[in-house]
Amino acid sequence: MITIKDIAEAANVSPATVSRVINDGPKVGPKTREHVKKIMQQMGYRPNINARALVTQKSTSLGVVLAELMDPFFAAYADSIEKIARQANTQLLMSAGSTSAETELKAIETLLNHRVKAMVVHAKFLDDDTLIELSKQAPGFVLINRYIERIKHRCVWLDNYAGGRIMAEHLIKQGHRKIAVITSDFDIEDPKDRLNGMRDALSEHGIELPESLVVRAAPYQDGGEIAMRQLLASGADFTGVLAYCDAMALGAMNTLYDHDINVPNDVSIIGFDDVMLAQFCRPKLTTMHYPIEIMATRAADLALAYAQGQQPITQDTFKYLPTIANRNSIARI
Amino acid sequence: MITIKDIAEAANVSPATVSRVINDGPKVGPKTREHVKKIMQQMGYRPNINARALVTQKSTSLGVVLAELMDPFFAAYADSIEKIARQANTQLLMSAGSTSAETELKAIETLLNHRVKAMVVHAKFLDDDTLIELSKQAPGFVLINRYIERIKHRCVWLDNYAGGRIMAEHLIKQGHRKIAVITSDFDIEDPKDRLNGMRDALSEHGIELPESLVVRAAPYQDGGEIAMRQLLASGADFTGVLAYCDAMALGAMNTLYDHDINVPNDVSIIGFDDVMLAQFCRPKLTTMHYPIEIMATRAADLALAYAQGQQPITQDTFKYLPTIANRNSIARI
DNA sequence: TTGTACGCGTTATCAC
DNA sequence: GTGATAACGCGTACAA
Repeated sequence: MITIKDIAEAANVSPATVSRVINDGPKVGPKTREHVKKIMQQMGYRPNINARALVTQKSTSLGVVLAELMDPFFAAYADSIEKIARQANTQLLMSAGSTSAETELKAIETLLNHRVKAMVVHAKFLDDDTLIELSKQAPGFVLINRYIERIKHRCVWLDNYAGGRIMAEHLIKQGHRKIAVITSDFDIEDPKDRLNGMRDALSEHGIELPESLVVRAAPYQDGGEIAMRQLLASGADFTGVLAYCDAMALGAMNTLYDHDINVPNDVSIIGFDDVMLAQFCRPKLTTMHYPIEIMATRAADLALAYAQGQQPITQDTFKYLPTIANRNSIARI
Repeated sequence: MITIKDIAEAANVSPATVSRVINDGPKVGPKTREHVKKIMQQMGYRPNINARALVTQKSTSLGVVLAELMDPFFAAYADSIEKIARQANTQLLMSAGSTSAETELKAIETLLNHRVKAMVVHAKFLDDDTLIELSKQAPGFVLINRYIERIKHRCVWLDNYAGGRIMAEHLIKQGHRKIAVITSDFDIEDPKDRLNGMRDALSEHGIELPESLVVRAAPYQDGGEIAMRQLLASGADFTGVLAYCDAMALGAMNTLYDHDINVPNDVSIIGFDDVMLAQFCRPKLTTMHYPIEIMATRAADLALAYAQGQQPITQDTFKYLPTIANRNSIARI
């Protein structure tokens, strides 16, 4: 690989001058500038970003931590961040596969070792204290989909409790009173918060939610299938289903279809996330729209701003609310 | 940020010794080793990967170039590469947004500037010569979904011509003889190759494909909708449709649905790619399964191997064939 | 306007 | 076993 020194020799100038040319430095004669540029062109010079990062103590990469690139939710998340990164002329350094506290930690640490100043982190398993500690090590450390009071200026999050309330109220408003819940069995806060929101909304309308009507499974399509099978097998009586996420809702719909139970006429169902599939399945899935693109964009902007020395924004809280995407999986009764 | 020097001072040893400890170097006393380790722990030392890369002339990142993270096809591609990267303990350095020769070039150059030794590149707009030139600058440069004879040991690709043949033959075998084609209007090779394959298969069965039955549009869902609308408006007579990709097929199906034309009873349609949606739309889409996961995995493995000095593999060609995913969008007539 | 010299954090080659 | 010390490629004060 050809370096600044090689250029300097070939151009009969000092490395310093070459460096100035590269960085459009202030004081360098027009003809030397042209000359050096030509030589760089000829020799195919490429700046070494690592060396540059080392001396400038800056990074041109934006770190991203996420669980699974295939998941359409994370795809939307990553895509939004990438768009911001591109605008800011920074590269994406991705650490995927954060599916446990251990792997999450490793993902973040790798990014830190790369000395990225800005990073957007999706971490669900690490505890608050660890994350707070980690957040101190990069000025532009921003958490997405998580709220920690002590570093709230670094948290872009969705109000899951409110989301749970909203979806439950929506179903109730359509006349449903026999309502089952299909939720995630992951030991993280999101399902708990949403479930609490659902519970509160139901109870405010005088509707009970016995444990027999709450089924837990993995938050994927097959989990939804299993959960619905379990629900049907239990002989439970319900006309509406609140699903933890679209994937589970879709799985549940499959099972219902297999049992010749019509959606929405026999059973109504509402999902959460609003992934692309929700618009393509039949019937189209009514679901909670998760504004992940907006949130991810905000998070990336924030990370970049903080990395550049922007003061912590505390007056404002980066809380978002899901909204109802009204489609065809709920019937009025 | 705390450095190897700080540790050395605090531990009363030389930086060299600390370095040995970090890298599990050979000659260092057991108690010094423990001592240094403890201090590193205490002070929260983090190796600076940039500095390390600079001196070792190695990179711990795997470069990835792709067009669009949201696209489920690329999501599958990126996901597969990420899995390999994780196994190999390397980070993903992503350059998305390659939608023109210019942006493709920029994406690759950025990766090169980062001195990544291994990279998997999806580039459709850059010309052969440029890519060949670029490929020389990274030992582990691998192209995916593209075949260039002169660097075929770096090409993991799909035989689009054969794919076009196979899908056309499949439709013919189901009794169709009035066949329309909805293809992409992008000026890249894939649509041309597939169309050639279709044409040849059709002509071998004595079926003509007049230009009036070939409609071009953007290879997305709305492009498919537009194309089908155009086809219907033209009054063309056809019972089967060969679509360039699933997205277009889905769009076409939407238009057909709007016109009360039943799929597959009135019109049969076959897609290409086998994205996740193909299994969820109604009717489920019969399509060409693109083994992108396998191919991406192969490409990433190859990139890593070449980067580590593996000799070019030339006896073998990394050509893959799509297979038919038989579902419900084709009727026998 | 240009050149010299140092330092960024690390590894590696020598000596000791 | 351990410690100086020279790179790696680059930016930048400071001199000239």
